[in-house]
Amino acid sequence: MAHDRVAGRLGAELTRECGITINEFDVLLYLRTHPNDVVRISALLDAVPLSQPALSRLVARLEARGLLARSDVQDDARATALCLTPSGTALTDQAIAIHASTIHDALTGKLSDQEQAALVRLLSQVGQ
Amino acid sequence: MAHDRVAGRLGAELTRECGITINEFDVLLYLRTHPNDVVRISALLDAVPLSQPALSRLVARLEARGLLARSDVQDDARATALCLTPSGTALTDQAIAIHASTIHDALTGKLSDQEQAALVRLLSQVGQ
DNA sequence: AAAGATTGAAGTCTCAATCTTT
DNA sequence: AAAGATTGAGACTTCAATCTTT
Repeated sequence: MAHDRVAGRLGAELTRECGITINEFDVLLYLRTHPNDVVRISALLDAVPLSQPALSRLVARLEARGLLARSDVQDDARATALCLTPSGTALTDQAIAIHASTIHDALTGKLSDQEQAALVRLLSQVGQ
Repeated sequence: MAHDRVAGRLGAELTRECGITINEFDVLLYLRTHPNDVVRISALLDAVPLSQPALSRLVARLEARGLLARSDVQDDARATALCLTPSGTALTDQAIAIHASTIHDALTGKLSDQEQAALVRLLSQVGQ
């Protein structure tokens, strides 16, 4: 396949195993790791590489599938708060496991443990 | 911006400066670096992370913009050969320069020369 | 007027089906 | 039947415009 860019492979694996795209995963992961925050769509803009309209529609799709729920925000009638439903939490945990093992499979056999650590360190430096 | 994943930034820069997407750049780059080959759409499948239908349409768009030309392949009436036009070559060279400087800007100041070399080596190992 | 979010129009992608040539 | 390529239908994205609330 030509889709063997790393990001492409991660996305394909998630779609096949969990029925979600990489962007949907990013949103679910953000909610999973901020369970006690009031999460607005605008907060997701900093965590997911999408435009506001795309995020709005993505959230609507996840809500329609019963993976997340919306509620009103105290003191600001413009905004909406998002949180995972129980089935959304379960699916996210499953996706996290798949994601981790896909990354592991992609690196194991190609890089030693030391090389993997070095790669992670360099990439996180670039990402700052 | 949330679009600061490296790939996203490269694509945004190319679109802004040259009016081409990252996938279009991949196709142009392939043709630029294989000037004497008979390049079919199916050959591009190994170089660009797209499906055959998407490549077919991408090639049609580039042809409509006058950046590449099609011709018949000797001894096989099913296939089409692709090559850059002069203006396609010029645009590609410009895009290559922009692409290189974008990558350079993204890395300079975050990694030393030695670290950059190490990163390239590790990534190319993963990509095999 | 600005912030938060949604809707409309246009573009590109994938999958499945189709067409032509081998 | 397989190889090379295109067409049709549906999905998701972007930009621009819009709506509501502050």
